[in-house]
Amino acid sequence: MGRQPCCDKLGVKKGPWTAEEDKKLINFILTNGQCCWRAVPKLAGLRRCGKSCRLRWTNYLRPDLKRGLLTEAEEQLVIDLHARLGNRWSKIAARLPGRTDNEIKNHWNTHIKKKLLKMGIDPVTHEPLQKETNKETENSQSQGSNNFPESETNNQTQLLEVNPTVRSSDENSSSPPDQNSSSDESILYENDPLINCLFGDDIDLPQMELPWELPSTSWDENCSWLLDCQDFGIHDFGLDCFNEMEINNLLNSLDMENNNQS
DNA sequence: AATGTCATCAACCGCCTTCTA
DNA sequence: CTAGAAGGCGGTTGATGACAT
Repeated sequence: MGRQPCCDKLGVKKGPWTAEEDKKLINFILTNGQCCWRAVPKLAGLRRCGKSCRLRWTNYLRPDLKRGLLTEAEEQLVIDLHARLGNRWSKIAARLPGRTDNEIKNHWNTHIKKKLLKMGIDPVTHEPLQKETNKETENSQSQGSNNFPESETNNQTQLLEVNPTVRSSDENSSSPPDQNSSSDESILYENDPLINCLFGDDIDLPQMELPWELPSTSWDENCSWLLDCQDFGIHDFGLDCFNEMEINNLLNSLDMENNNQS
């Protein structure tokens, strides 16, 4: 019954990835594309579980990832999206090309949360803290050394001005949205073509540039042949969007990193 | 210089949904 | 139809570095 287990837990390495492991994974993915994570560690010669490989690739090794802190615009977009979607980081990340859910989640917890609190905005409800119980407000005020700006509603207004798609609590009676309800989401967006376009799951989103993504061919349909043939080059998988010089640079930098470590 | 505290972020854990034999 | 594995996701942890005392 069912499928085979993803990996036998015995002999599976944990903890930080080494440059050598990174290199193996990159080489494998660039040669074979993303598919069948269960098979990746074995085929790539890694003593990791497939889950760990997937995470390492999506969160760190993907060539299209942006590095560094989120820009002001990205941050604002995250706030906006969080107000609508709640802690659905993967959905939020999907709207920010080059950013991962993990990265956004971390950034939210370390930077944006504090920023919003300083502004007197509840990072969970996205409403002015004054609306919460006085007790909570007092706690927050005593936490931060800063006093809140004179008008809480002004903060919300400022937010709206910066990003007009942020709805006030009046416009959106159910905020934040129920995390478990995608139908709520569609209800929320159904009357708003722009929002539909931006956030709806069932409509054709304007395709963001995801250069590392494979062409229309579905892995689900074509996964099985991978295990049989490994003679394909990068170009066979539509990955030539990042040129070979970039790949070589990436691999070289990993080499150097590795040398420095040893 | 030594020690303690805080901030950051990569990686893991465990749950949930989807898929398949 | 069902059991169970794969994949995806969000929450949490732990290692590390920066800063304060």
